[in-house]
Amino acid sequence: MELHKHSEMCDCNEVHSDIVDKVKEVMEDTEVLYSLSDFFKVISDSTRIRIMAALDSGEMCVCDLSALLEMTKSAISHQLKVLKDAKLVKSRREGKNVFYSLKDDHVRLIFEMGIEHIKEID
Amino acid sequence: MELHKHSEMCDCNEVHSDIVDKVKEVMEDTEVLYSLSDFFKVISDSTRIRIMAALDSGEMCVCDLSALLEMTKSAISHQLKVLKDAKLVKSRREGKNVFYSLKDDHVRLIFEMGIEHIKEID
DNA sequence: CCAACAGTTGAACAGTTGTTCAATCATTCA
DNA sequence: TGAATGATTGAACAACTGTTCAACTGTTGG
Repeated sequence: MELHKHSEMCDCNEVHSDIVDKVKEVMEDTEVLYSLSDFFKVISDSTRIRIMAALDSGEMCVCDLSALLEMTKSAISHQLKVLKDAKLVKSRREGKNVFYSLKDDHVRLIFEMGIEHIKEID
Repeated sequence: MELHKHSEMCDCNEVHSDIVDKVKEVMEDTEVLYSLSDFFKVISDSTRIRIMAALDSGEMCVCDLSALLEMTKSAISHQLKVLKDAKLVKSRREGKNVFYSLKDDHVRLIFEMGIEHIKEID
């Protein structure tokens, strides 16, 4: 996943060091924020988000997703792997087909909140 | 923002066309999903997410954010512009300083859900 | 006015990411 | 067994993205 490196340079004069110190204490831990950005990165790709929206109706095999989203099986499969590594989907083989489905309802809520958000801003 | 293009190729044989057709009807509109992925893309960068986490405590100027996150004012300013374009933060000038603050509480909820999610998965 | 400081901007560069292509694995069935 | 189909994988390429750098604007105070 991402490297999360940045130079430690700062070309400023700390105008309000009292505020900075206070925020430093209260602010969510950096590592948690890195994990959070990694998580959002997974669901911020349009192909992956469309896969998840499709699987919201129920399990589907790679071939079906390929037909539905009009993309190659390879492209779909690559993204399914990303989603699986992030534990957002699970798979089940049935003969030649591999059926994928959403792993938890938690993400459904985040989706709904996201949609609600983009529909509210002007 | 993103281009959201993809070839319309599909190298499969539509194994379950009944399912595909049904999902096609029920599934969230593609344009909405594109907007959603664009929104998640904005909050999926670690710098931007740390800026938002900082502003969660209250308004801060570019210089303070620069000191807090140990990054150049330029880098911070670039990301603040992205956040402002996405209507996630607003700004207010006071003398030489420009103070930024979160624009709505909606995003706070999405954050909390995200954190809850990453803390739940194994 | 001009020096100093806060912030912004655009170009350039490096790092990352998604799709394609070709090769491969897995399973079924004739 | 071997042909056919579903799915996966790795390398390569193009597109995108974040930081840096340098130049710039805006504001204050001497």
